[in-house]
Amino acid sequence: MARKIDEEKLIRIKAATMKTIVEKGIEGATIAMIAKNANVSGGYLYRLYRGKQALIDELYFDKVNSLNNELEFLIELNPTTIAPILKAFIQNRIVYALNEPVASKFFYQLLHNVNFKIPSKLKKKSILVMEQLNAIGQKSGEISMDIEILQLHFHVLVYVVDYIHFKRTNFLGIENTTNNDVNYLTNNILNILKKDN
Amino acid sequence: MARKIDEEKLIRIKAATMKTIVEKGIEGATIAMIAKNANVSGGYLYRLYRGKQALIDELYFDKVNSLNNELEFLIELNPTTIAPILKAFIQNRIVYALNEPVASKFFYQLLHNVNFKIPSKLKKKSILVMEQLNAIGQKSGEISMDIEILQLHFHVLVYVVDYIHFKRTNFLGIENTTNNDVNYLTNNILNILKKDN
DNA sequence: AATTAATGAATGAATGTTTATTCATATATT
DNA sequence: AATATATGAATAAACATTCATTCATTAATT
Repeated sequence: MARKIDEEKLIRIKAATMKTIVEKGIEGATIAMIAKNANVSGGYLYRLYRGKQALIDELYFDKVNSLNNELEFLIELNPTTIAPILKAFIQNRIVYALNEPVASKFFYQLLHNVNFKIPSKLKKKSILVMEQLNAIGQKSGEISMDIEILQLHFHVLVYVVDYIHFKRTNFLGIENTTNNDVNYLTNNILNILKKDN
Repeated sequence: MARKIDEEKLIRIKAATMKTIVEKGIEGATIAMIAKNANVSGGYLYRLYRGKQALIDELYFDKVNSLNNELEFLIELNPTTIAPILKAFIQNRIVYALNEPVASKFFYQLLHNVNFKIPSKLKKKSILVMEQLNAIGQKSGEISMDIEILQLHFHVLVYVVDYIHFKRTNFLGIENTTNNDVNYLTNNILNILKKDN
């Protein structure tokens, strides 16, 4: 038999990919840099991934997927209102941003990059989750009848991620999100969804 | 004397740069592609700009600058409330997105790219404008006392630009912004700024 | 138990492509 | 004729990807 795969290496490669992209941007991150940061030979990356794009894709899709699953989990607790779902989800995003700054900055960058479109399977899942959320909110009266899935999706996901990112890579200097922001964001979104327009 | 510079060429280069970046991303856009789209020789770009980064930088900074000037102009009309300023600004963003889809998509991409940080001179101007807006809103009671410049800036600029972009590059297919969105966005922002938290 | 064969992990130099940038040259204008 | 515009082939650096090779581990054989 041959020697075993060093699982540590895969972990190092994933971490190095995110770190390098956060520091240099998707443009600026090269395979050589990533390999060096991972303390792994350049060629070895191609044993685990088909190429640079596939490597980054997988990390991004995994994160999108886990966000969907997280929302689905919160919904399956069968709450009668969306407020606790929103609050828990936003809380988790803020904790994630504080505990995993590299991973969350990496996700932010990809969310806004035209070269990394998520596959339709993930899109469908995401729409499904938003429809479930909408159903709860419609019943409880928290979501106005004329709110569209698009608006729900935008505010729950993009608005939250962007605000957290914007706050920490601030004009005026670094300012981290705090737990105050959980209520701030939750209330803002609930307000927006409630409004008759 | 020598022949005159063909002003048309500069215009074509600017348009081609934005078009190429919108289609291929900042990563994927090469000088060769830009030159080809502009119907100009590759080398000629270097007569007008120091390089690729400088070319993109200038287009981006010009846009940031014009947004600042636009807000300043609206403020200098001396309104007693921020509502008309916000409404006009958002209206203009939507009209711009409809009339200049390429330019507005280009701006969106750069707004979220870590490799294109705006220079501090432009930052200062932007903060100044937001402070003026805040002063009006504080006096009129439209902006809660505990709102920070950061929050104002985020919602007036990033939130609006992102929502418009998100709506048109929609999950469910292309869906353009309409004039309904002017009121929708204006009300959302006014609500967020008003809220005591 | 000692030795050898077999296998897949891991390397990193080599490869070929792509890229931004330069420059010798041609062209147009006055 | 003089001079600046404009070209696009040439250049060199950077890059992703490949591949021949080495290395570690285990199974089989004695």
